[in-house]
Amino acid sequence: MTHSLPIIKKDFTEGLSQISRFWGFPKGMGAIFAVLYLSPTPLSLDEIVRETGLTKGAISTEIRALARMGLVHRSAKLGDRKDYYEAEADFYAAIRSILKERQNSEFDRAIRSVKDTLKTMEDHWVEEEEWNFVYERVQALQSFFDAIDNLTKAVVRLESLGFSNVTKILGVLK
Amino acid sequence: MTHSLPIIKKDFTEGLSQISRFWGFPKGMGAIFAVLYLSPTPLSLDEIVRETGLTKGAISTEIRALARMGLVHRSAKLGDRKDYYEAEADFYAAIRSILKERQNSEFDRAIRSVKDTLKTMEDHWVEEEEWNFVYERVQALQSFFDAIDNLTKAVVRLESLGFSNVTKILGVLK
DNA sequence: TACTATGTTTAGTAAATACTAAACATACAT
DNA sequence: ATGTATGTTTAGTATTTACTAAACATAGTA
Repeated sequence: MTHSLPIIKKDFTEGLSQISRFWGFPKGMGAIFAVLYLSPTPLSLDEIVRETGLTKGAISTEIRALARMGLVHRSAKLGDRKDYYEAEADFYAAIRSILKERQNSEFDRAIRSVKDTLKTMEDHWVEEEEWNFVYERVQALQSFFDAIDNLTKAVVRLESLGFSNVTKILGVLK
Repeated sequence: MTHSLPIIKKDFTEGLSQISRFWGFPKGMGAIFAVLYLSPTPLSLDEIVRETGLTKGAISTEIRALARMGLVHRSAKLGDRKDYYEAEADFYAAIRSILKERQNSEFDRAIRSVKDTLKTMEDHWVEEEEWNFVYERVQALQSFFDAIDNLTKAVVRLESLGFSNVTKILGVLK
């Protein structure tokens, strides 16, 4: 019975773990999402422990990260004080949510540092060949980041980054 | 003299190192790129050693990765058997190149595993409620990946993902 | 109140990754 | 050929990151 549901789930979970690692997230995070994603009903922490083999502690922290990104949602059952978790099944919504999350992150701080470099140079200008060169390069990087930033903001602003929008983009890029 | 060129370069380099780490690349990689990006002339391995403080070995391997992504280019000076390296200054070109690179990567293998799961289920179909549910979810993920894949392919196909294209996309997403 | 079921934090360990130092390979120069 | 300048590979180390086990906190229940 190499094609029973449990085995299929396990394979799928391993696949998502790898994808997770590829994007620089812990593989456990991918596994947790996979388990929730394939579950018809929300799962409790202990159920996730059982399915993934990770410990409560690890899951507790990973799941908070997932929730911050909008990839899973907490829910409660009446008369049950366990927390339950379910996966966000709309990936377009998830992407928007991840992008939104990143706005306030480490990344933005680093990007700001590029902008600061630019400002510093302008405030203490030296008329010299290499100075000029460096300035132009930093500026080019900065406007690239701006373009990216505008793109992500546009995506975040959309009510739904649905199929139709993706199609539109594909059309424009033709 | 807190605003001399060497200091500005150092700050910028540190900023790019962090950005590099944020995207899941070694911070040394960001540093190497930064140093090349701010240099008016191509640099030799030893010059990069001097500027970054990393060892030859590390730089040798990181720079190969950067070259594979199209973020730096090797060049040679006539009558000099050193290799010289310079940064790709067109980030749009770099993005395309990175995306192209990723096509053949670990990522694609993982994505393919999702497609395989789907195939397996179709080939050994079981008419049952949960089976159906799982199938639909896997399928949804798969078509999401497909959309992403089409987007990246479209971007890679463009001769130049220039300013105008980004503007176009922004227009469509309005 | 103490007891139980739950989630979180913490301190330590294991595993993965980035990096160093040094041996090695290659090609050119003499 | 031998020596020298270069880039690469390798084996080991350090750093970072993911994870575990267990203590802790909290809220509900008897």
